[in-house]
Amino acid sequence: MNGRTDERNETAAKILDAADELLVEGGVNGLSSRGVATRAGVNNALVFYYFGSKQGLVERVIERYYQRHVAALEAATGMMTGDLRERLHALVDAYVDFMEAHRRFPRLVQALAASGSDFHELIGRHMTPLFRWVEHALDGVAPATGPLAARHLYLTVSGVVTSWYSQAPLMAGLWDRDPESAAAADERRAHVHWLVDAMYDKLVADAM
Amino acid sequence: MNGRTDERNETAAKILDAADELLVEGGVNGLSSRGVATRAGVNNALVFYYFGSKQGLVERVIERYYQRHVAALEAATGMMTGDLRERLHALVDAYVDFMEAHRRFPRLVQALAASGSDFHELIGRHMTPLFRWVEHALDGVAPATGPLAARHLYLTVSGVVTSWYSQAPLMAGLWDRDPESAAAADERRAHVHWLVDAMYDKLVADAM
DNA sequence: AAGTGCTTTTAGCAGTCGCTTAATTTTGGG
DNA sequence: CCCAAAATTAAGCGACTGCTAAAAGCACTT
Repeated sequence: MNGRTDERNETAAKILDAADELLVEGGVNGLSSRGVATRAGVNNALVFYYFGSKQGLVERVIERYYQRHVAALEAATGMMTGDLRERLHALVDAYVDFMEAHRRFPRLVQALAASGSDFHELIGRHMTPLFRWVEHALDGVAPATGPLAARHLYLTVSGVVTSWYSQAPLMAGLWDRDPESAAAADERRAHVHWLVDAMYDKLVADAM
Repeated sequence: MNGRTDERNETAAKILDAADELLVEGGVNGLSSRGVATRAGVNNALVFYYFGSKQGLVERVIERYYQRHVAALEAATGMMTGDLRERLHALVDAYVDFMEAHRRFPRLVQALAASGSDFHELIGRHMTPLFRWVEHALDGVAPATGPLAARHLYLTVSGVVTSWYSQAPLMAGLWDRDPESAAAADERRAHVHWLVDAMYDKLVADAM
């Protein structure tokens, strides 16, 4: 764990990339240090030299994704104009854009969340600021508690977006087009926008 | 693989139960035949005697869940009355009831869907009839294609329900109550009903 | 030329993995 | 009681696991 662990070190970056690719194929328990080293074209011991343990390696993969995630959302929210509805749609677009650009990320988070609790606290810690941002944006529209609270709306929209990347491939047989195609992704994006409108409309209607 | 593999055999059932419990803790690759045998209080070799391989064991766990799932939904849909909106809410209740009674099931499916493709075809095969049922129920309300098609509505609602069981525990820190409590589950159920109303209202409004 | 601090490699320990084989025990019908 | 079938057991094979210690390779300064 002496080397520079970030992406500026070429070897560490190659290991991180390899682990990232392999994680989605077998989860944490399916990931082996030798498998990572082989795919990275690097000696097995270097995995532990740079990341200390398998656990540490996986944590760095997760943290790297969340760093990019937060940076992408901050860049997008800085340019948002219009009323709340328009800003929510812009936020959804930024969110979907990131997932489209990092398709393994939602699958990784879901796999880690759905089993094994070793990384729950880490993921929860990184999700918190994103959730707080949405909670603040919905202040005044969504009630503070109950089934319409921001936490439910947040979980619903993020769940709808992220579950697409794991569930859609299952439907390959009964979908008329490839669910992994760009056209299918665009259609799904339109669905999410439609869903946000439906929720927003009902939120406003309920408040009256 | 000579013994009677179904639940009528006490030993096989004990093995299935143990595998079911352990699967959610470490996914398929975290599951070991010895771990299963130990938890079931049974000899390691019996796992292979009854299920042939680890893969076969996991498949039986999945199939057992889907058998119960289909049976529960069929029992519920047989008693559904009222207009479409009421029947959809009854379907959601039956769906949530099943997940509440089998909290490991949605997490297992999500973990399997999010990584490793060894079980994608099996899960997809079992999801198909459930999807077809919803598609048929929404015939005339949802268009056949595009972002409002039944397949999107189905994925959205099922994704919202199932993702709760994996994502909610992550929010334990910033939730004011235990997300695994019955009260939190009730609140989430109310949210899903509200969401279905929002979608239904907008579907009808868009059609006019 | 010797020394320094990082990076990489080699080799291996001790444990677990899926799975099999063969022997043993248990079971139930004739 | 006997015997065949079914169920269970102990033992182990070969491969793989996370991880480590020690040595070697390397660019660099003195």
